[in-house]
Amino acid sequence: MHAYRTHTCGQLRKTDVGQTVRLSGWVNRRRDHGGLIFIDLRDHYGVTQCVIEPGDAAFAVVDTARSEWVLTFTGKVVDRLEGTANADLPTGQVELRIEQAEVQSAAQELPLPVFGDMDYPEETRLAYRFLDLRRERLHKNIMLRSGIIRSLRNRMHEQNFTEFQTPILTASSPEGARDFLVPSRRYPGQFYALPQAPQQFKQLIQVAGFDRYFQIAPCFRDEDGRADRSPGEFYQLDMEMSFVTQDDVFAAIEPVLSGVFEEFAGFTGKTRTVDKAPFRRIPYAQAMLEFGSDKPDLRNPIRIADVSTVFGRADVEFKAFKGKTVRAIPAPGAGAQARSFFDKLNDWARSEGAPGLGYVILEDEGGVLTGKGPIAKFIPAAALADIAKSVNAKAGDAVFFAADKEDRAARLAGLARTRIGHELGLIEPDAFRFCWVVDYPMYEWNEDEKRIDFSHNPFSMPQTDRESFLKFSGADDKDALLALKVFQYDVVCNGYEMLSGAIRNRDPDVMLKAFEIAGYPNSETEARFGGMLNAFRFGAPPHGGLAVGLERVVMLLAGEENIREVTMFPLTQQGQDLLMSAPSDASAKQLKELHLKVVYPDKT
RNA sequence: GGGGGCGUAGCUCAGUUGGUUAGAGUGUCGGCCUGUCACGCCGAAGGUCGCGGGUUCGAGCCCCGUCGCUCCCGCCA
Repeated sequence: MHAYRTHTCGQLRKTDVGQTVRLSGWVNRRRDHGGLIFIDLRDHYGVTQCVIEPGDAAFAVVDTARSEWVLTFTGKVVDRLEGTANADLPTGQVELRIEQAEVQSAAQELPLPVFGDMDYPEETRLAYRFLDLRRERLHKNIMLRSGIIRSLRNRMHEQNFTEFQTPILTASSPEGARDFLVPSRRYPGQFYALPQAPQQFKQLIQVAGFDRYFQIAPCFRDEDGRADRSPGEFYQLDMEMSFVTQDDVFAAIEPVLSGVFEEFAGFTGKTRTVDKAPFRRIPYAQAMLEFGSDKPDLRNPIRIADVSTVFGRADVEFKAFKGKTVRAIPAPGAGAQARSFFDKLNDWARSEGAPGLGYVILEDEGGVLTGKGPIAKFIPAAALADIAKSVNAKAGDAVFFAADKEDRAARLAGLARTRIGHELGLIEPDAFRFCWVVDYPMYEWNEDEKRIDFSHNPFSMPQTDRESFLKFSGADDKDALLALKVFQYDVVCNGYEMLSGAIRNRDPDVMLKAFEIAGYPNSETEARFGGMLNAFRFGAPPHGGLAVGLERVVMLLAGEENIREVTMFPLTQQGQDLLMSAPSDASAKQLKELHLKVVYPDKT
């Protein structure tokens, strides 16, 4: 007989009755009846009830066992007594009569109970992550993550993509985040950078003629965390392909994404619907107008409309909105809400730094639409009708207003849309709604520094021909440049950015020009991205690709709202590993080898 | 870097207007219990109220500072 087990703890069934078997696992739960003891033994595969009576040889050993001890039991599989079967347990028809028991490892009193599904403080969970990972929910999430990765790989292979590894020790890459640096021992004062993404490498792979590349790629960015964004490191499904248009890239990834979502949609036990390919496409400008965000949550039925012209009219005398961009957010059925509903939203808007959130409640008075609320008296009937029409509102609804400079009004309207949608219970449940956001602007105006900046990835292809692009002059063509769009695209699911990509700019002259417009002299562009620029001078195929945020996919499918719940060993929000104690001091010897001296910040 | 929330027994939490000896559940330890599956019953031990300072006759509670975790803003195309 095997030293530790003949079966797993999730395996035994009625057909095994009569066999002598051996199981190993952790004590999930111990129930001591004095006369007999039940031990629920748990391993990766499941739980099996084991039982022993005082006269039995191994009783003394089993009697000492406590939660989370690791034990090996040998004994006979028996049918459960009439009426004592457990229908909730796959192994619940049988139990193990313990004949021999061996303690493999005892456990101290637990800082974090494994049994049960209570919430525990993040600090405890991370410091004892090995215990937290034993718990059912996290254990399942991590297995889901592995299954998703396997599925993504298979689906990419099915479409003739090939997986390649790219370097971890490399040079600073073109993404805009802060780099993690690794000091060089052999080159004093010089540093490697960990890749923010394999961006340049995957483009070089295309130039090298490998065509359809993908990788489950680790990425490193020294930026602060959020609930949906781990600090420091994360994984992407990174892909790139040659001789493709934007439509080709879309067609390649849509079945992968919808396929993997469909495959795992049942994970939470609920039936969740998944949008089929092709996904809806929304131009960036439309997204900012109707959703107030470039991450539209399509489960929310509310659509924002611009009503600036209505408030600009002479017959509308509400001075606070004059000369501003005014966005209207309909709140279907909100007329029935108590005053506190409106006050709470107004307080919330103030906490977001807005002066407030104006609103009117629409009512029907003898077939005529009238407005109620603090600012209703400033809006004559004709204007009210126009506003109601623009957001498809009717009597019984309310309409909120966000008024500010255009970008701020759009943002506030977007946040209000999300909040109102949730408060009114309008969010479609149990659905994954996908869309492409396309036609991003190439540049944006940096008001602080009074100059033109790249708005997203500087390596995307502008949506104009080479000749007209090369003719642009930064200062004189400001308006034209800010209106210029690029072949850059995101997929958004339920308000989360799932992936981001672009058709790449592979023309060295256009690239130098693009950087020049953003204020980088050619010498600097050559110095920073010379490797890739140079490659483009030796026969570069048209190419494009994208990268899917792996943790976001797992998070959505797991039904979790925090990325730590789908990460095996996450850092705290402050970027520390409480289990391994990272970061930590380097020894004097290490620093000397690396030619480094630490200068601590002044304490004031 | 900034703003909000939290920090009380091993763990999860309660703790009134600032007032006597800081409580409960769970776990641990001891006793009882032969059919439980969150087993049950009885008892015991277990506290730097995150840390430091202050106000007060008196602070878990109020004030100041600080540390940790977290959510958000900045940042992350």
